[in-house]
Amino acid sequence: MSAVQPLRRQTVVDELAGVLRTEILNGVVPAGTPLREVELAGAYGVSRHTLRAALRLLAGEGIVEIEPHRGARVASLDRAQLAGLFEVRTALEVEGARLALARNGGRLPARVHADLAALAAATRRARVAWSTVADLHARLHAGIVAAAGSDRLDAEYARLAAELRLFLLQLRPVWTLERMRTHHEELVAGLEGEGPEALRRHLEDGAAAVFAALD
Amino acid sequence: MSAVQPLRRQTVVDELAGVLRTEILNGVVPAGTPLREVELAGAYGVSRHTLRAALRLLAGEGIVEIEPHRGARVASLDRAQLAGLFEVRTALEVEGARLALARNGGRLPARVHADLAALAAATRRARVAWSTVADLHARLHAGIVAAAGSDRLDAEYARLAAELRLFLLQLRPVWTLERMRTHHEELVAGLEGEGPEALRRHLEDGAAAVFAALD
DNA sequence: GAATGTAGAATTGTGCAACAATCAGCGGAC
DNA sequence: GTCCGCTGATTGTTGCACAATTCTACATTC
Repeated sequence: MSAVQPLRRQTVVDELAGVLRTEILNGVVPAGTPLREVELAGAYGVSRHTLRAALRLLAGEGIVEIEPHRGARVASLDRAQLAGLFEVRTALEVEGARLALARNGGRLPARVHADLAALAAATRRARVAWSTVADLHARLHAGIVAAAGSDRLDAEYARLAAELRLFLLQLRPVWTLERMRTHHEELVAGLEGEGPEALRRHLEDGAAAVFAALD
Repeated sequence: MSAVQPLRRQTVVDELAGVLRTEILNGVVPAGTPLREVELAGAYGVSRHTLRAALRLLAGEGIVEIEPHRGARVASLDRAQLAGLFEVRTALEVEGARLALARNGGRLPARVHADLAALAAATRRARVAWSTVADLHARLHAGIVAAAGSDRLDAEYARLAAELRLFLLQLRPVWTLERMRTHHEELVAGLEGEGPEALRRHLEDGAAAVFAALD
């Protein structure tokens, strides 16, 4: 028998958490929105206990905040928290890139180049939804980390990326399409040319742009 | 008024999770032990829901594993998972050290030196419990990360450190006291002399020693 | 009028009991 | 020996109840 699927059953709590996560990460429920238990439990037709379990799950992922007796709300980050998030992201992504390059003889796998091409192509289209570009962008970065071949690193990075996405939802795009394209073409070239430090520079640029947009 | 305490109330779930966490991380409940709901709920005098919430919390921290309809058990890592854990740890800790050095003019703060001195002193004592050395060791590494001054980085690192500790509980010490001392004296000197790459080497040595002990 | 205090509503935290869904072990049929 | 179904144990989910806490609006005091 060939490699079977992980085959993990979906419990109601997981399913519910999945739906809520999707809504939150797509901006349907804006950051800071209070999540009332009876209201949501009724809306989704589940018991309050089940809903609470789902909220706790999402709180563990960082996209929901729970305060005792004050309820849950969609997480929102202040500037300092965002800075911390960027620091951890940099740590994971730079190390991921380092491992990826070390394990592939200084090159990045085909998937990363394909992702870059897809992103570049999108930025050249006359009319393209920003969300499409954002998704391709996120995919490129995740692909670089994935190239390290570490499931655990992937999982941690995905968690952070979700949190980051939640925050960036509130923000207007900070880069033009052209700048998005050139920056990432330089990134991939820089990674294969000079190594993982190119990624650090890239991320620092991005962070600076985001913080500048906050003022 | 000066900076007030965070003042966070303890809910029963948090309290319970704290007790369970302590027991697990101290090896009172060995890795792999099944955690039955009715049994534990009865033992701690809480409702099954409360216990389940606590278990979910610990599952989010990675020290408990939950499989649908099969229950919770104290987490246990196989070799591959341990390798992944080390990769993420290296990512966070090296980046933490990098930030710490960059933000302190290439030096490490007094606390780190004090932690090193405490660890060195312990390793010179005639009779010392290994757990004492292990705690001082963990404190030194956490202190290096903390020197970066990033709460978020600290939190993520603490989470990983707990998981790692859970695993290492099953292992006999891989280093002699003397090697523990010299390795960490070299580490601190190396960090201030050549920079964060010294930490990467240090961690790679440690990982190699752990994996060697597994065979 | 602003600060303070207070009653009631709204919301969350926890418990109890029940039942459905699933799993684990065991003995019988072939 | 392997497969099958049975049965008890365990988890998943629900509903209701009530305590604890927070929130809101209003009244009181200075």
